[in-house]
This record gives sequence, structure tokens and C-alpha cells, in this order.
Amino acid sequence: MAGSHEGIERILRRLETRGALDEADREAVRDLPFTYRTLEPAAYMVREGDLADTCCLLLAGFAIRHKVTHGGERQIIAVHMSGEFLDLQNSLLGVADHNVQALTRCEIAVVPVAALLRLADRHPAVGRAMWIDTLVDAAIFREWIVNVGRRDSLSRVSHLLCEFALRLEAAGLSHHERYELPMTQEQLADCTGLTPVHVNRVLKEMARRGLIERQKRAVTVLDWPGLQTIGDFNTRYLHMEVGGPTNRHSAQ
Amino acid sequence: MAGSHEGIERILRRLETRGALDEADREAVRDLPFTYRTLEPAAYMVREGDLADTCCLLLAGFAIRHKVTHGGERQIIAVHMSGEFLDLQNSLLGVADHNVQALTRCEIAVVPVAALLRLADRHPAVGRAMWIDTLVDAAIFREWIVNVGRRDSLSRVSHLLCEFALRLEAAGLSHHERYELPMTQEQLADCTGLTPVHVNRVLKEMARRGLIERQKRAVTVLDWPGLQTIGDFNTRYLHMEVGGPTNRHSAQ
DNA sequence: TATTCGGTCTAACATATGTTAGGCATCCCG
DNA sequence: CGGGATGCCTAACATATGTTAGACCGAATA
Repeated sequence: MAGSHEGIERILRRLETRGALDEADREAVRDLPFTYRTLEPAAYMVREGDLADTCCLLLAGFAIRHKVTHGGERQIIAVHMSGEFLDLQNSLLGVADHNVQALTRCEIAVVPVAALLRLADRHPAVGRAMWIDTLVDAAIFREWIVNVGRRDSLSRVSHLLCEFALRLEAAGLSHHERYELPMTQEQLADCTGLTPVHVNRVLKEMARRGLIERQKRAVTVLDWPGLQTIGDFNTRYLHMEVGGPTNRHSAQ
Repeated sequence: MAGSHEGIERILRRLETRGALDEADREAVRDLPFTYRTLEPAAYMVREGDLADTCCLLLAGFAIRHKVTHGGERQIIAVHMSGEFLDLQNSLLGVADHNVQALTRCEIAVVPVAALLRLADRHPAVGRAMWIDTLVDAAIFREWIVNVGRRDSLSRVSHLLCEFALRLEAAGLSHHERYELPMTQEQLADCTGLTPVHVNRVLKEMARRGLIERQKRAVTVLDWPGLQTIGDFNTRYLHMEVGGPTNRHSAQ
């Protein structure tokens, strides 16, 4: 299962971004009892209310987290790409408080939470890297609260496109000036708390201003500084520094 | 320093809510090199951009997290009450990506992050409890994205009041049907992504409908089921079950 | 007692975004 | 090759919420 194996190495690379690991740590991660699966678009990894005793790692593809209000409106809370832990958020808390769903076809590796916790106990460096990874997720959640709470529609969509560009680039999946955006306008609306109709207006306006160009689902950023300015975008919240703060602390 | 000592016991009780600790774990927490401080309202614990190498625990009082957009608008991201870790979110990530500020007069205990990390390495149960605590913070962030992104103003404010009521009650600080809300209408607006003027309209409407009554900063909930319904409020995301999922997992 | 000052509250008016509805492509599948 | 989907796009219209401005009130302070 060569493809899956590559996926695990990608996860490892990501973890090492969050904190230094030694060879024993890496081996322990590789030895986790993974089960590999492929999911079709729109398939659910986790549903709100599930007792989540397994954790998914996303090896390839895109996935979203979302919640649905009583009135049936959906809010997307995060978008995930290959190499990311899909479900430390839900599974350590017991009952899932939100849904995780495949956006595109996805390859995932599933691990029992109990095995992950044992790993964290025996290899504190791995535990800490996973912890920090969930803290970066949380930092992105915070920025999304600001995006949706205090920015106007043009700014919101621009911000989202900037975030996407940089995260894709950091994951080595594309260049920030041109990338595939695997989302419909309705999904963009659900990320930004807008309606699909308004997202359409905003995208048109962004093209009119020469910020971006679109060909189907591909986005070309024509004016990166302009997009950042309008999106009120600052990379700090993505915490992308390589090496990570863990190293800094232990060096002190 | 009796007051501070009580504060630490409150933190410990909270941690034990997130995962079982043994006596050695508890002692290790008590032995952390704390520094105690009192802060006046509006004082900053952490500012965005700071290199955060210490972590604050809130022993008494209320504090908020917030970010400010380029245009100068503020969005409050979380409200914290006594017994909570104020800064695991920022300090493990190195450079702070948001501000933490005292809402009322606060008593805090400050610990070097390095000491916390050492504690987590040597006492995995404590590390796990702290991790889970940050995951609950993240769950609340997610719900706030939904609140601000997909609910109308009446629903947003009602939701916030429900959350506050239950968290205060869970912390043993008051009863969910009557509590002190230490926030101005402007601050409520910054929590909900609304304007102070509109928050005022909403509060008036809530009183008119017989949902709540206000005396200065005190809130009396007259119709708890009604408030929950209008606020589209479900406690699941607060993850308040005592004992916590950690126990469940290790029991398996 | 006078005077700030921060907070609450209201009114009149402005506008960003939502709603509803439908046309138009494209793609897939029978 | 025809018929359904699905997603994109637009227009006309509706409305929730924002903006500006100021009165009022109680608590602190001089």
C-alpha cells in the first residue's frame, strides 16, 4: 500500500513542523495501527453526535468541518488539506460536536484514539507536536471568528483566498499565485457567512478590480499585495515558522 | 498567600474535570513556580505580537481574548472566568496572535511555559488534561464562528447569554437563572459582531418577549427554555461532562 | 455641589447583504 | 443524443443591521 505509506510520511513531516522528533518518535508514529480508506466526495468522516473513538488523518484530498443551525443553515468552520489531522479536535473530546466531511475524493488513515493517547504518553515529543497542531487549528478558528464577525464581504472572501493560497503553498501542494480551489460558490458562502448570490457578486468585483482571475475552479492571484490588503490578511495566525516554538523553548 | 492558593486549587479542580490526576500529578501542579499578580480592569495580560514565554492562569475575575482588524474594529473571541487557563493558546505557539485583556479586576498566576512543558513531559496525565482543556476552548471558538456567521442578532445574543449562564454555573460562580454579566453593551457587540446600538435593540426586544430581565449588569433569565430555543443553544459544544472522555478511553 | 465620564438608550436615516426567481452553461448518464 | 443534475450568474426587490447624533443617568471625583 505504497500510496498510504507516502501519506504517513506527509503527516510525519507536518508533525515535525510542530516540534522536533527523534527516530524513535518517528518509528512509533509509523507503527500506529492504521486502517486505510478512500472516501467519495460528500462522504462523512464524522457526524455531530457520534461517539468518536477513532481519529482520521487526511492523506490526500480536501475535507471540511461544519455545523448546521437549527434553521438548517450551514457554517463551514475549517477546510483541511492533505497531511492534516482531521480529528484530534473531535475524538479526544468524546462526543463529536461538529461534522467532518469530504470535499473531494479523500484518502484517509484511521487510528483508534486509545492508540494515539498511548503514543502521546510514551513519546511526549509526539504528544506535544499533536497538541501544538491542534493549537494551530484553534488559531485559525479565532481568525475565522474575526473574519466573519468584523469584515465586510469583499474583505472576507479575500482573506479566505489568501489563507488558502498560503496553506496550500506551505503544504507543498501548489503556488500561492495560482491554485485549484475545490469549492463551489455555495461552499465559499458557507465559509464566510454570506449567501452564494453575494459571493458571486464579490468574486466578480474582485476580478473587476484586477485582484484575481478565475478559470473554472482555478484561482490566479494577479495582485497579491492588493489581495492581502483588502483581505486584512497577516500570516501570523497561521504559525507557519518551521521548527516551531517547541525548539525555542527547549533551547532556553 | 492564601487567596492565591485557593486559586490554584480551583485550577486543579478544573484540570481534574478534563482528566483524572493522581496525587503525584496534583503535587507537581502545586509545585509549579507561580508568580502572583493582580491586574486592574483593561490591563493587558498578553498583546498580539508578544513573544509569549509565560502562561497566565486566571484565579479570579473575568478576562477576554480579542483581535483588532486593520480598520480598528474589535472582535472578542472568548470570555474567560476564574479557574481557566488564560494562555495555553498563545504561549505554546511562540508569538501571540491575539490580545488577552482583563475585563474586571483579575488575580492571576503566571508560570514560565518551559515549566509547563516540563510538567507535561513528566506527568502525561497533566499534559493530556491541559491539552483537552485547550480543545474545549477550540470547541467554543467553533461555536462562535457559527454564532457570528449564521445566526441573526436576536439569536446571537441569546446564545451568548446561554453560554455564559452555563459556564458560570459549571464553575460554581452563580446560578444559570441569574448572574452578573461583567460586560458593557459595547463588549457584547464585540462578542457577537454587532454594533452597540443594535445590541441595545436586541436586549430590549428580549425583555419585551419576557426572556430576560436586567438590573444594571445582572441578568435574570425568565424563560430558560425560550432563551435556549431562540439562541439555538445546545450544550454539547461545552463538553461539560464530569470525568471527561479521557477516563472513558483508558477504561476501554 | 458641580463636573466629568462611561454607559445606556432612542430616533431618523443609510446601506450592505439577503431573498426570490429564473436563465444559461456544462457535465454526466441513460 | 436527450434529459437531469449541478453550478454559475444576474436582476429586482426586501430587510436586517449599521451610522450618526444626541439626550439621559448614575457614579466617581474635584
